[in-house]
Amino acid sequence: MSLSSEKLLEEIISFLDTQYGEIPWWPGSTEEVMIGAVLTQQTRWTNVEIALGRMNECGLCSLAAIYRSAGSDIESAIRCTGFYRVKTKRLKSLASFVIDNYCDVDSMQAVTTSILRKELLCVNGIGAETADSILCYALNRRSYVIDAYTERICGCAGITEKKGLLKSLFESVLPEDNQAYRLCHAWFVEYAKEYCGNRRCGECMIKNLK
DNA sequence: GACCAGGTCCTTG
DNA sequence: CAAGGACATGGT
Repeated sequence: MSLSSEKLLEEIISFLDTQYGEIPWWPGSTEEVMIGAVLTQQTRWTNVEIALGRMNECGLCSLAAIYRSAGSDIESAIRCTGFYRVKTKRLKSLASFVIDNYCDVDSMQAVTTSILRKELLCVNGIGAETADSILCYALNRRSYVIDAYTERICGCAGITEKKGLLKSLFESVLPEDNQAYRLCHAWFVEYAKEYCGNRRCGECMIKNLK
């Protein structure tokens, strides 16, 4: 990671801060956020909210319930998020991981972020982004979430690091504060929704920095 | 009808 | 290791 990438990223973050400031992002209980992290894979958040609502109605919105439930019940509750069969398997893998290894989510707080991250990455269906979302938004850890938007916006703006290095770059530039991590990721997604539809995100961002 | 969405896994070259 | 396909529904 080059020095100029750090400077550029600092400028982008500062711009987004004044542009958006405090915005609400990913509310919900620890377990709801974990479930939502799987459901939102390649899926709009509005559809995830509907699915979470259905799971709540069916008493399925907890890891313990997912653990013991028949897969078919979960499938019908989350159908509107797409990929509902694989996502059901992934939710069950996640629930098994937590319950078999930790009994409950609170017990996970005894383990360091880097160990938890390695463990989560071994769970079927949990890749880097889902693991970091769970760490950052469900477990309040400092593990920055890099998604496709972030990579695209940074790339357009001249920060060409790939995902793994981008994560390190953000973590070296941001203050050591979980809230800052949460907000910053929220800004990037917000910005992407506003400008990336027409693939002009980089142009706009460069202009914004002048 | 085409294209994409807050990814991940598996298979190929 | 990069690239491409599968997974699937819903919105524009």
